[in-house]
Amino acid sequence: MIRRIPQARERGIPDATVARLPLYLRALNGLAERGTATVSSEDLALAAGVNSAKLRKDLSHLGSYGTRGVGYDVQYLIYQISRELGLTQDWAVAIVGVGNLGRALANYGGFVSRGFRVAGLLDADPAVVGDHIAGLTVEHSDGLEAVIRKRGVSIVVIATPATAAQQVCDRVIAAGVTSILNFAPVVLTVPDGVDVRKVDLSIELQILAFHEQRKVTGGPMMAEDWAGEAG
Amino acid sequence: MIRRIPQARERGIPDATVARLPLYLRALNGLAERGTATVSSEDLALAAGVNSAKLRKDLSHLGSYGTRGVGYDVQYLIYQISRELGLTQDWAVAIVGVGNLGRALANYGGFVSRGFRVAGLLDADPAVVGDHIAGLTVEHSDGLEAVIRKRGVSIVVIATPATAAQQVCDRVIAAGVTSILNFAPVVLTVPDGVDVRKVDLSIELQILAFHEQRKVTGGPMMAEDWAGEAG
DNA sequence: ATATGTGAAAGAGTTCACAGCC
DNA sequence: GGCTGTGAACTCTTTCACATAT
Repeated sequence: MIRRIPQARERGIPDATVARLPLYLRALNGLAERGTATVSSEDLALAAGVNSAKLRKDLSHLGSYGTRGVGYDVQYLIYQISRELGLTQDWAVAIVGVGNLGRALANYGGFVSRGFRVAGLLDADPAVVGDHIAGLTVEHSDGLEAVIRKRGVSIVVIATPATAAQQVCDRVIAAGVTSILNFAPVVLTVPDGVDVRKVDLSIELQILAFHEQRKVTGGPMMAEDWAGEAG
Repeated sequence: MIRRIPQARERGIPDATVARLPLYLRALNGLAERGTATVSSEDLALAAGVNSAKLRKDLSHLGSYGTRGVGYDVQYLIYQISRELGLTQDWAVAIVGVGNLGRALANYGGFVSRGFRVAGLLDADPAVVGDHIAGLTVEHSDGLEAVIRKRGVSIVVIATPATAAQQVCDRVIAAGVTSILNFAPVVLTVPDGVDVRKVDLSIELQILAFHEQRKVTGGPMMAEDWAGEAG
């Protein structure tokens, strides 16, 4: 029988840790702006909204960047996390779909700063093409592949209607893109090796509604209890 | 001594399952629109982008709603999941901060449909107050508490600049709101019993950058690590 | 004295594989 | 035969608690 060896991923940083590194980075930048030179895991954890044991474990995956009895050097840790996340280089991002959401994204400060550069805004609607947004001119999505190749776009943000998302996805993958941030409420089908992250506004609301309901009623009936207990 | 209770797991639907229920609901609605009456866990899982074992385990937490040898009745399962998520009632949502993002959210179809109703748009900027967006008039955020009380708002979406977010948060909590969806890039401090979910656009990009960097510079050993969808 | 880094334990979440029912 | 529902195994994540370093 073929057994899959757990295979310690050589420089493998756990996904859960990677997802929190941007949080730490933001907290550290806040501290740096206020002139803080050194921070303890306790204080940094507080600023990032996690507990200190988790923070220390997370950072330990990057290396031993702290000093026992002292804490972490803020600037040094900012550099190390930035490097690990790949933010010391500039990533060209294209936003496809310039509706309300696409405009919001193009103007979103967090996109422009910190290693990301909006290198293209594309839309299929001729009424939108030519608009000037965040210092860029909206181009027709016919030129999607050309924009990706010429401007070295490596991350594409899909902010189109759901119906167009898969088609856009297929095209950008064919053009060589392997990292996609999808805002369209649809499950994208992609080949192995392509990374898709999804942001789904309505899903977040629905999760909140679930918890809100529990608070109000103490749970959606006990109707399910007899249904489930029979087995 | 303080005992840490692992979150209101009361009738025991795991968080990970709750987070996927909206996904299943969307897939089921798609099937229903195409007139499908019955679906197997295999097919539904495919449509939702998960594997079938996970889907069955998730659904088993709600009850025994399938039929062995047959599958799940689409309409019945839609109803059960909707009920579990609390979408059979109408939730009044207020959006605070009507910049680019707030406008996008107000116009976002997924917000208006499926049990959610935008009951108020508020902003502190007099230049924005009075604007008509998605059938609503933007009101001054001075009236935040009044809007929440009079219109029965139970979920607040914060789409303000980072600097205003905590203040808005404090005010809505004081007004009785216990469910908050935060788009501002800041960690909100809230008392126990208040539920905050965060959507952070730049964090998603940074996670993508991490994986993109690994593809470019990393060795061949990680090929399997990227496969599939994250989140 | 103080705070990191980390094995070990505990807890969540996922996948397997098959019993049970249609 | 076909498909669900689920205990068991496995993997991933979090937390604990303390040895270790300054």
